[in-house]
Amino acid sequence: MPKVTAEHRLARREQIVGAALHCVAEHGFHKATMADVIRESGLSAGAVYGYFKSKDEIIAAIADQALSTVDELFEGILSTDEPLSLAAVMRRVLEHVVTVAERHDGDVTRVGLQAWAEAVHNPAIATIAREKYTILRTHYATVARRAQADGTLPSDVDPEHVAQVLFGMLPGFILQRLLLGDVSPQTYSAGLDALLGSNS
Amino acid sequence: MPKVTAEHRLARREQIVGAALHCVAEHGFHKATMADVIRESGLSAGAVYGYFKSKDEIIAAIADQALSTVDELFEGILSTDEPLSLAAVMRRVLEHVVTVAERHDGDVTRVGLQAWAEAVHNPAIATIAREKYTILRTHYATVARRAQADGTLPSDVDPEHVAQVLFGMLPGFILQRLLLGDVSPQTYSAGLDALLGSNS
Amino acid sequence: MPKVTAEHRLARREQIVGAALHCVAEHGFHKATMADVIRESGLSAGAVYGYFKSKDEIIAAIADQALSTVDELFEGILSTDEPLSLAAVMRRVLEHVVTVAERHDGDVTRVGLQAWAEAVHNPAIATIAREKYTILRTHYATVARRAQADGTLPSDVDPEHVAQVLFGMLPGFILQRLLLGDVSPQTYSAGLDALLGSNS
Amino acid sequence: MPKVTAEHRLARREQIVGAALHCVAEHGFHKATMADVIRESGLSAGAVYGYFKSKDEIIAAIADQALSTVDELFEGILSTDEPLSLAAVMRRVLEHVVTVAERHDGDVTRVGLQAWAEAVHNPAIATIAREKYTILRTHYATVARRAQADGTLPSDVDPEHVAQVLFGMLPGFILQRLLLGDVSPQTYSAGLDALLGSNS
DNA sequence: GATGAATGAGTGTTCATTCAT
DNA sequence: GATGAATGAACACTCATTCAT
Repeated sequence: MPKVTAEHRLARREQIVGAALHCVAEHGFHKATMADVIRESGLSAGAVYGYFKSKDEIIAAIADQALSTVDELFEGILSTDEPLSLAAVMRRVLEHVVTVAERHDGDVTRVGLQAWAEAVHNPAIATIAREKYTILRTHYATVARRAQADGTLPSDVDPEHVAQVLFGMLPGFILQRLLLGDVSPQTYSAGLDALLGSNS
Repeated sequence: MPKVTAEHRLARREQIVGAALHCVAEHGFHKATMADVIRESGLSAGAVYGYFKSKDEIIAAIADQALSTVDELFEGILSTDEPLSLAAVMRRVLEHVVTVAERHDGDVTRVGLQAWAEAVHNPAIATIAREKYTILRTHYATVARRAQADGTLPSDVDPEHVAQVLFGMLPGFILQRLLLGDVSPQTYSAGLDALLGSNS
Repeated sequence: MPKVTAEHRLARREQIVGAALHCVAEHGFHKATMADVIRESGLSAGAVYGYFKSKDEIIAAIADQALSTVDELFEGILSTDEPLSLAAVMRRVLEHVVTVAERHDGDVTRVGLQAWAEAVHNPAIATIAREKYTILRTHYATVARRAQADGTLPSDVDPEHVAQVLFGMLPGFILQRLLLGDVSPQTYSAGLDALLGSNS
Repeated sequence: MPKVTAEHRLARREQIVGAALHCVAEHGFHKATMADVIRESGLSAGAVYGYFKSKDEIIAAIADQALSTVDELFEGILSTDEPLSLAAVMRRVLEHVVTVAERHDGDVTRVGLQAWAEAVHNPAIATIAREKYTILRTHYATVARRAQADGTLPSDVDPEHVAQVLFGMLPGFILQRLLLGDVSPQTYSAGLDALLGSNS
């Protein structure tokens, strides 16, 4: 299996993961059947199983992708030397989440919810979630440290704890967007700005 | 067959929901089988189906219970006339979440995650989630309005938007507690205090 | 699951094993599908799996039964105190084999062949075969020892070695009966008598 | 495309049969997959199917080879004019069986067992088995006839019946060797000698 | 001729639900 | 009412075989 095949394999895997993501976004991990994924992928059962050993392996690939979505954004955000206001970072993240969620090939945030639920009792997914979210939260800690350096955040607080809260606002945004449908980067940012400017 | 039977019915239903909650907390909605629930409940299959029409109905009952957990707390919190600091409310909520999660008959926060995931593609659960979380967020809005009255929160912001953020911190706390295991009411509150006291 | 059920369970298991034996005698272990066995048994898939955990477990039950068939006969043969001629024992065994093979609910000797083949690479069946055939061969050793006591067999030979040969004639009889179809207890006994009476 | 190709074809076929024999000896006819055989043979799927029309055809080739193993020996045995003691013939056969079984490219006796089981419900294999074993048993009949001529075997018995028994001892030896592991040409011959010298 | 990726019918097994006792 | 044995549609997955390159 030489040169051409390596790309081909990857393309096929993406094709399958894409189809699976679409199915899972719509029906969830457990009600999305392999028959669905196979049909959606346009391949045959045998072909799909040639690229993934099991449904669990496909689920892991989807979860990995869904939980990585926000992470990539931070490479752009953190690469500047200018001061980063916490509110600005949060806003960019929220807008990115919405953009990504509205793609036509399946709402990754819906898949993210599936991954959270699955991680609770599926060790393989738990590991992926732990890895991805540890990295993501580290980015928030970096943002917090910069804010402390800029003097916009008290320096007597552990930046990791601030990162917990900043990161912690994300799931709630995603959840409200999917379940209640009445949050947007604008409303959420407005609320956040008020809190950051409060003097409690 | 009046009162006694009605009580009996309710007791049986609670017995079943309790067993199901335990199973679901451990294995998730879909890997928790009816056989598991039946065994755990100590009843027979026929008996269980006498109290619930289907697994979906049991799932709905569990989801209802799991998503109501925090709500009850607010009746106590809001019943005072004294000023309510946002930080204090948040802290009490987080501590309540941890207390409730550590009960011996199954971690309801784990079930909550299941409910989030299920709500995405199960209309019955979506309705329950919408109802419960609308109420819960209303409590946060009340808190925000009080803070505006107290002058600890800018009054030119829509309290609903603040409620979105305050409520929105909860899922992230629960998620980090379950997946990463390194958050606590103390660390989260410390991070939140720093943000509330920031001057971004 | 009280008193009635124990018998019932056993009856059902026999019903399933009977059906499976019939299917396996006709198509072999691997081409006999569970669908075949289920249809033949008159039960549903779920019912069959309530009594046996897997196809392998059913195969083990069949193999056990098929490999035990000759064994039972020896209890009758050995219970007498009269002298047992080797030829007479062999003849009774062969006749028993034929009788058993011609039962209408499936030729157990065909299943026996399946079990031999399976034992080679299936440890569970290997264990069963080892156990059953160790017992069976022990009976032949007993017969040999009696023949030595009677003076019809040289006493300077290890009766276990004689048992190897006596037992060893059985598979060849079964095989020729099934594959070539031209052996019978009469012809085989005639050949054996000649050998026993030879002076090589 | 004359001679060279013909040789080539034969060599390739042997290569495939060798690989298949190895796989089947280890896993049996049905659990040895074509993928196994293809990998083991070092050829491609397409190539293998260029030399054999189907798995069944490969199985037939293996069965043919496995069931022929003992047969070849007799050409040597019968080519002498000297008296042939039955015991001596048997011993040479048993020793040959052991030698052949211990070859490093797969125990043919294990494959023989598979062939027996398969012959029961696979007409193609049944035909092969019938042919091979008819020939083999004929050799035993020849031996029996010679023993009658030598006066070491009663002449009033049908030599075919003696052949049934002599041939019939072989499967039992193979079976005990594979399943119980405690027989050898020595022990088996010792037992046989005792029986031949008995006066039942 | 050779390749090996693709095929898809068929397999063993599970599990929410029912209903005769 | 209560029981739990029975149901059977649905599921994830395999593997002998083909055929475009």
